[in-house]
Amino acid sequence: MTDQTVPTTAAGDPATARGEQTRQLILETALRMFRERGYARTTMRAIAQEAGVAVGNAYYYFGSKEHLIQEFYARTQEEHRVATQPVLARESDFAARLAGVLHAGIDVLTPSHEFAATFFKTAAEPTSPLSPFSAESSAPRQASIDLFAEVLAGSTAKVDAELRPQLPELLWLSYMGVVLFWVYDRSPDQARTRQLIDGAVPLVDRLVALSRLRVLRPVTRQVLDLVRTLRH
Amino acid sequence: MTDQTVPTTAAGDPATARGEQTRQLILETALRMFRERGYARTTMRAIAQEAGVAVGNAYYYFGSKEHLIQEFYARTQEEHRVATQPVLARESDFAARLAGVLHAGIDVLTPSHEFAATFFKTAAEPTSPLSPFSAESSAPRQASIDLFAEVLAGSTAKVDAELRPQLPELLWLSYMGVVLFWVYDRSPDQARTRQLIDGAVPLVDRLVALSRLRVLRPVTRQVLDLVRTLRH
DNA sequence: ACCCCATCTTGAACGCGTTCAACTTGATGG
DNA sequence: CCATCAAGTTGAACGCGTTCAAGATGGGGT
Repeated sequence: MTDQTVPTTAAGDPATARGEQTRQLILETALRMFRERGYARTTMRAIAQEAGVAVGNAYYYFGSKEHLIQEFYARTQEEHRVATQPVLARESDFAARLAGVLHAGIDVLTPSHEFAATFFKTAAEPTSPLSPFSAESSAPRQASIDLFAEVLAGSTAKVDAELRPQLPELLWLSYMGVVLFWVYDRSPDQARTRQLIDGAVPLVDRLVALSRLRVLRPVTRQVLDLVRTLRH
Repeated sequence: MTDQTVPTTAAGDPATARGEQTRQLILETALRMFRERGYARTTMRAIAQEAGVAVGNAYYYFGSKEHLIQEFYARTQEEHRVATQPVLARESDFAARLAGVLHAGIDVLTPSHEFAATFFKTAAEPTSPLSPFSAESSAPRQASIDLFAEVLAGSTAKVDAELRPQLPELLWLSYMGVVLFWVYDRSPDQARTRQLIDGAVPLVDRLVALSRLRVLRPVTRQVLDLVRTLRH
């Protein structure tokens, strides 16, 4: 049951000191080529050649071509977190903070729009370790949810007491919705996604405020019950 | 000579009389094998062999392996429509009609749960003709939206006049959400998806009713404006 | 100095989806 | 009866992601 025999570093990847340079080289090359030519048109052979290693060597560090995307996911999340620090430090209004974080997310993703589409396709496979809901993705996902917890915590918004603990995850889900929309967004510079954010944020802001309203308490309750039921 | 009056059937594909039998044979074989062994483990070579044709012949009728899924999509939609007729004939209550249609959709999909997961992955590619939002899918999509128009039309629900024309598409979108949830649902018999439907339907029912409320008119308006803005 | 052995690296080989030039079939009309 | 030709069919070949047996590397124990 407890298999403690393997001396490799914690995460599971063979990332000891010796090969770390090679690993980074391959990863850097791959992500650059993905951004430049797109995912499908970047072959593993081409990555290996450009990085100056053998094909098999890439597979020593990354279980599959998809696993290279996993790294993209983690990096993007970290970039997103950094990018939101100014606006989170400056604003205290809930709507402004939320809009800032959502826009920052799209800002970070924009250079990889074409590539990210394929990334999303791969992530859509439920059995894939790349799914945003999978166990393997739990670290970046939790980091992302924490970001929305910070949006709420640092704001002056008055939120229904029952709703408050659930809200960060709901906001993260709506962020996933925005990203999904963005992936499909074929408008120039994905302007439509910006419209979505600017339109949806005041709406969410209003709904959150309304959640404390007498008439809507039953609805709020119903929503929260449903969320709680569905999350084991 | 003979009085056979069946020149062509479908539109778009090379489906004249002569090859139609072969086409059907390949399609039937493929869908059966997808259901039995899963999509990834069913190779084009295996489909061809089992159907007793050459690999290239399958590509004469279907542009790619993915195009075979397109057919699955269309068939499932038709099955869904048929399956909803009893409940739509019987019920006049909006919530009951909506629940009936959603459950029927999952009923139809259930035998293909494992396969449908991969199907969804493929459909998630925005550039793919298989995307539920793509032009190629517009026929089945419209048929599906029409189903939700019928849910509304045949019901006694009182709906805000501005909301009413937009509602079928919004209901279809929520159905897409249910299917997405179902694809990811790993609970036995996808029981959790059933809970989602049973929880969400009364909620939607309530929200639709509330949309006519004085306090909520601005919110309703805001939602509809957003929807209209985003749909070119 | 020697070897040990985990770590790292290699590239040929496999099965896959897909392509395509060549071939077969059968209805048409001269 | 044959020639024509679009429709239908073939299977070898291509490039891809991936695998794996074999080899290279180099720090540490003797």
